[in-house]
Amino acid sequence: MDKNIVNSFFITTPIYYVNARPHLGHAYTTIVADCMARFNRLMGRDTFFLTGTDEHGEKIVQAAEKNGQDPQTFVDGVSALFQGLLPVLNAANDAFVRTTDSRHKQVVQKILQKVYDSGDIYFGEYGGHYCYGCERFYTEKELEDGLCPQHKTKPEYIAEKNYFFRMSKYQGWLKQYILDNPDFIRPERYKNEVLSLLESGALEDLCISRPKSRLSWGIELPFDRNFVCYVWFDALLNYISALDWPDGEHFKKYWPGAQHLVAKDILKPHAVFWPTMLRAAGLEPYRNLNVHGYWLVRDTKMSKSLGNVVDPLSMIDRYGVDSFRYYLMREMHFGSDASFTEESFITRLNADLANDLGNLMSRVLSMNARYFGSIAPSPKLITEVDQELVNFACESMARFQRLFDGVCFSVALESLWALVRGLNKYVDGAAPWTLYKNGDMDRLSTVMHLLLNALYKIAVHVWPVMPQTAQTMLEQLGMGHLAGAGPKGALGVNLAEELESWNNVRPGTRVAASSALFPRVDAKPKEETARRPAGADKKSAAKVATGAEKGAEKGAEKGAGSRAEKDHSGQTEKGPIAFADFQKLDLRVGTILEASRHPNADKLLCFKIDLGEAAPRQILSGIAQYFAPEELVGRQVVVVANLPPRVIRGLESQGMILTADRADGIELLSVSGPVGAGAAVS
RNA sequence: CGCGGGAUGGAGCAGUAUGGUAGCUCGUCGGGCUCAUAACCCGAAGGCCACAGGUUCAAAUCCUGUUCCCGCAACCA
Repeated sequence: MDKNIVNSFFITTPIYYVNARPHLGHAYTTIVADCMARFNRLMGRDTFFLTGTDEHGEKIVQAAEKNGQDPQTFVDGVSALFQGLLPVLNAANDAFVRTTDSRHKQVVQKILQKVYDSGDIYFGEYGGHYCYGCERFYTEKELEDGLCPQHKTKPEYIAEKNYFFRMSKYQGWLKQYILDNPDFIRPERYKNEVLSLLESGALEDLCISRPKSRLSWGIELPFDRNFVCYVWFDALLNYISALDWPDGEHFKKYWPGAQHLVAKDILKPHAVFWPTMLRAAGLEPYRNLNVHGYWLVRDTKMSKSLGNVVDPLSMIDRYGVDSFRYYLMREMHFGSDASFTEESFITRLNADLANDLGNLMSRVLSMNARYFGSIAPSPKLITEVDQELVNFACESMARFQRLFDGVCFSVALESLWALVRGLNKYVDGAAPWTLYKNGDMDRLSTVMHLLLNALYKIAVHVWPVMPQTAQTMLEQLGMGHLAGAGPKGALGVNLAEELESWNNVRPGTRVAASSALFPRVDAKPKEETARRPAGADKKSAAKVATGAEKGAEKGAEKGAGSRAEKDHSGQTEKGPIAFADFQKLDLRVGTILEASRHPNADKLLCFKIDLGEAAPRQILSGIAQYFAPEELVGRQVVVVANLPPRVIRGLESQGMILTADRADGIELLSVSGPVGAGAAVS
């Protein structure tokens, strides 16, 4: 199959795991996918845009229980939230797949059976040597003299039989395939990461089942009713089940042009598991895996403490969905991380959208109204300056198209905006107001004709990112008939052909007399300025910034929640408890006698604390990044004294030091005056 | 020596697969214009492209080493 003749385009988002509500990360992935889908439609490619929800697994069962619902009801509810986000983002998907769809289940079972029949799924033992201290399994190799390398204790052998996919078998093939297809995984840094992953460690086989006794909310294995499918063989297959594999028309038409879009946290499943699964099932690999980074959002705690919660998604209500889409596409260099701030959002909105584009549209339409009664004039003599403008426009558009195709959205938009600025410059150079004053109507016609047509070019190119704006522009340019005239609601335009013609807004066309696409936003977000201490010197200001970023890491929003990943939203809701429960806590004040770094862990400090007992207690605490051990000696802290001892990284901890969170760090809980060691807290 | 990413004018980022005058936006300063959303246009200041070696006629770009940041993984009782 010659890839160059493929003229279909199939773009997917990951299916979002329904244990969390939609956030910025989901929104970004969805918007990028939508922009790509729209762009490809305009390029004349037969396009299919798929998104959906991932609905099986243990966490779902738990979450449903907590809500007092059965899993299916729970899942229906959250999935609806994700579906509801699509119109808000103005995402025009062609299908929405759910892993609880019966069609999906059938496909999963069919593929499982197929791979099983071909011998690439086998029944084996899962886990093995389980160390309770580490809460993990060890392989024979990792054990030292049969003991846990951390705790030097004998781990318990836990046998759980499970089914495995013979993934290791395809390691060599995959590596070669990636080398032979340099843009298979892009941007390049992620390709390198996958390659090094394949080179460094031997690829292990993939456990693909869970016994029903432990997990019932999943798809049954067709060859063993006692097991359900675990995570990836279920989730990844949505990409083909939604296309009606194996015989569906959609599958035949779109699979050859398949492109996946994911956040970097699920690189491995998509770059390694998925291609090998496809290979094992006898299917062609997808065409490209496009990997993006995270949006770093300032810690929400920080905003809350200022009484001003800033939810990125609320920007849509505040500033409009098109600005939001533009900001995300323009601000993040695809593949890298970027930070989301209202401040930079407003800067972009004002500079690029209001000042450059909106104002350009406004001044051109307004002049044309004044000079030609809002009728598009006809071109007369094309001068050298005019020709230069046209050439520049064509270069910019061609560059935009090439870059957008290559997933470099921000640079692509930058290129288009070079044209926008070029047009503003052209206006100044041509000075239509002077021409008008001098009665040079021929020249004036030519200039205005070029401007109107250039605006048309901008409008159609901007459509993938800002559909509403593009439509408004086209309507104002008298070209409203193009909106929705293309396949599946796209513009009736072929972008590739736009590079050749230059007479779309025909002389005689009635255009609008004025335009206000993007009103300027003057208000600076208050909390941005309030946050910086006024008299802070450089050093401490830098620290504040670092602290803010630290917090931001926690708030980093991934595009693609996956079941395999840990649930970081550990905020359990705390209902009322009985007073008796509170009384069970043995809280005491202790004096820190010694403090040192844990020899074998980055985040842990090791303390000797006097609780008024015969011997001081050894207590570990994960606060090494906030405090130097020396500065803590002698301090009095509040300790939970009746927790069971626990070994962490090889050292036993006999209690817990209490701390309070702050935006840029933490503080130790202490007492307002000295008390005796071991004083009870009540 | 766990894996990986990064260091480019005040801020945020391109540029690094194919070495050849250091580019963009914001910000600052000066000027211009008046059609426009106090917008637009022009000009200026501001960079030994983290550091040190090496290859080369030529290095932000290639090679080696170093420092500092940041993710992920392991621990946060």
